[in-house]
Amino acid sequence: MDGRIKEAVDLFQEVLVYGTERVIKSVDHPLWKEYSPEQIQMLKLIGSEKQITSARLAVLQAVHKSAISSRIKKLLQKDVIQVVQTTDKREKLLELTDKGQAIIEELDQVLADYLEKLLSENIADEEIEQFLTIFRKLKTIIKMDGV
Amino acid sequence: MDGRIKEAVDLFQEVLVYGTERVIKSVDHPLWKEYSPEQIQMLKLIGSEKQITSARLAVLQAVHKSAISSRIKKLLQKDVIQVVQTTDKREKLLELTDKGQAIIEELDQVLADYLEKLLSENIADEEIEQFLTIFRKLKTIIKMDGV
DNA sequence: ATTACTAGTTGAGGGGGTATACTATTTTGG
DNA sequence: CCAAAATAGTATACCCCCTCAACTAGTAAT
Repeated sequence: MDGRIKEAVDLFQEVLVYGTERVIKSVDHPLWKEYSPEQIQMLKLIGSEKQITSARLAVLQAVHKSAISSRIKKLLQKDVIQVVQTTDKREKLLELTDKGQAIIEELDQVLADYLEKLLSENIADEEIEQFLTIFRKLKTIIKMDGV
Repeated sequence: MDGRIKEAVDLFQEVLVYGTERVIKSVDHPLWKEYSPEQIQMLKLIGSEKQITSARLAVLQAVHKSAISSRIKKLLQKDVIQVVQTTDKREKLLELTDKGQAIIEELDQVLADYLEKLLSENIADEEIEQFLTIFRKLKTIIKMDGV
């Protein structure tokens, strides 16, 4: 544990724990106000799996099933997802509606534009590669691969 | 906007937006359950400024003053901060109690131990320097310097 | 069939946030 | 000098997030 680890710890706290939220806040777009980050993540998960159960969403988002339940209710009211019944009548498969599909595409574009501006204004071309290397590494460390 | 920006955007979302929360969750220590990240940040801010007003905390944490007000109430109940009256009777200066001071020291140690383990197990010595470079950069980009 | 398990919902309680309205105090300025 | 304006912080209503425990309904297993 040298001084560099200490600095890394401090940076981790400042940048990851407290900084991320600010970046999210400063993305100025109506959809970012209408949908919470958790709702957006859920939409993206449903989109990537096409059809998914509540139980699997709880695993993927790493929260209690009741948190998922209320989130689903809100997204159903917004008409961005819909339910498909299976033979097992306990179970409900969720999928995106056309509106939901359109919304995640727009959200992706908005974030991409924002980050592109942020990165291109502040990071030199040579640094982008380093940025990617570190973030790929972080992704594996955080063990988000399965998500 | 080449493919690298696209990858950066995806990584940003996965690692920063959704990944950080998991790391925080996986720090297994009673204090991390007893105090929310926002409460911890507030304690650290009070600690670093010695004495601070509610209004300044609202600026530093970038939230509405009423959010600060309720947070202060909770921290007062936990006896980790105390109020000092100034000549301006509208204003209340906040400072850490001994208990509060002890708690941020313990929290720092806990997070340091956790991250040290995480980083040393997953990042080679040569990569640490890269990690630091990128994170210093991110810190300035996120404009957290004043905090 | 009867019991045991599983999927998902509900409600209480506590964390986060905003905006508005309000109290109390200080400043300002005619 | 005193009334009006500005300021610090609180309270309330309403929203999101979360957990845990109790519950319904449907399926599986003995």
